[in-house]
Amino acid sequence: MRIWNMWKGSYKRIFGRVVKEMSEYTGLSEGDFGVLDRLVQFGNGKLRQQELADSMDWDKSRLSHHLTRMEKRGLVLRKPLDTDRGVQITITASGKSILDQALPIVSKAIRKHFLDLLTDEDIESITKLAVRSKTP
Amino acid sequence: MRIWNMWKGSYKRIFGRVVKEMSEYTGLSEGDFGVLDRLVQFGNGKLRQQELADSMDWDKSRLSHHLTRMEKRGLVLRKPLDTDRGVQITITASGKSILDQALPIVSKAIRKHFLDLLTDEDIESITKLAVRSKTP
DNA sequence: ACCTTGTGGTTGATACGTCAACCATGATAT
DNA sequence: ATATCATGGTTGACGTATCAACCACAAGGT
Repeated sequence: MRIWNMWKGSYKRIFGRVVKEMSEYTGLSEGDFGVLDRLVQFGNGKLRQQELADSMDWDKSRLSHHLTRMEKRGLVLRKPLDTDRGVQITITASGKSILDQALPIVSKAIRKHFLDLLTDEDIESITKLAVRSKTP
Repeated sequence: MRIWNMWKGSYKRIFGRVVKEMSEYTGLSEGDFGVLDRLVQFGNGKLRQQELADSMDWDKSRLSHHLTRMEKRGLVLRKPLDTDRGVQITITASGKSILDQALPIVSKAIRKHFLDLLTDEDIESITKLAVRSKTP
């Protein structure tokens, strides 16, 4: 239980610092960043909603709500496909420019608040736990 | 960045499993459990709101909102102190009984989904990271 | 033709988190 | 005495997360 609380505490502190740094400088939430980043990484700017949901490991409802807010802020566009009933999500120019701004900030923040605290053994430990935790 | 994502992923999976197991069986959220547990651990059933907030590392607003919901469900009671403008939070009988139900479930879930995945070196790593992450 | 099932998505309700504004009161400074 | 500040808390607004219900359409089985 002590281990559990330490683990939770570390995560919340570190994660909070990284997210806060990003959102202060760019106005993006973690979810916003995840969506935009995947759009360009995996789809060169556009993805169908289902693919996006899968890659984020979000359910369709969560993504739908989130996209509604992002669309309202002009970060993405929704447009129905005519081939089937899917929807294509496209990053807007403004979304792309904010993402480009965010990328270096995020990677610096991760380095500063996380990677710099880790020894090689810590990284080893994290890697292995990630594998073990994948199948319950 | 890969390390970061692995770390985030492990946390979310494991944490989600533990919380889900608790909430399915007891109807308590993580916040509910934290409040009730601290009330009995640190205050023998009652704490002033400020102490509770400090021990949870929550701001007063968050706690106030949460207590409103918990009070509505009959888990805690609020009563103003006459010595100063503080408020005393007391666990109710029903809150106590739900907590007693939850405790073994939580500790079993933590063991099953978390501790059992860890080697001694992992624990060492977690412990040290917790210390290093305390002061940014 | 009709019923079920699956896919892809939206919507509403409710819980949770965060921020800023507010309020009451006591302590301190001028 | 009056202004200022600190303490302890509440409130409202808004973003985020989850759940269940819904809708439209296509494909298969009867």
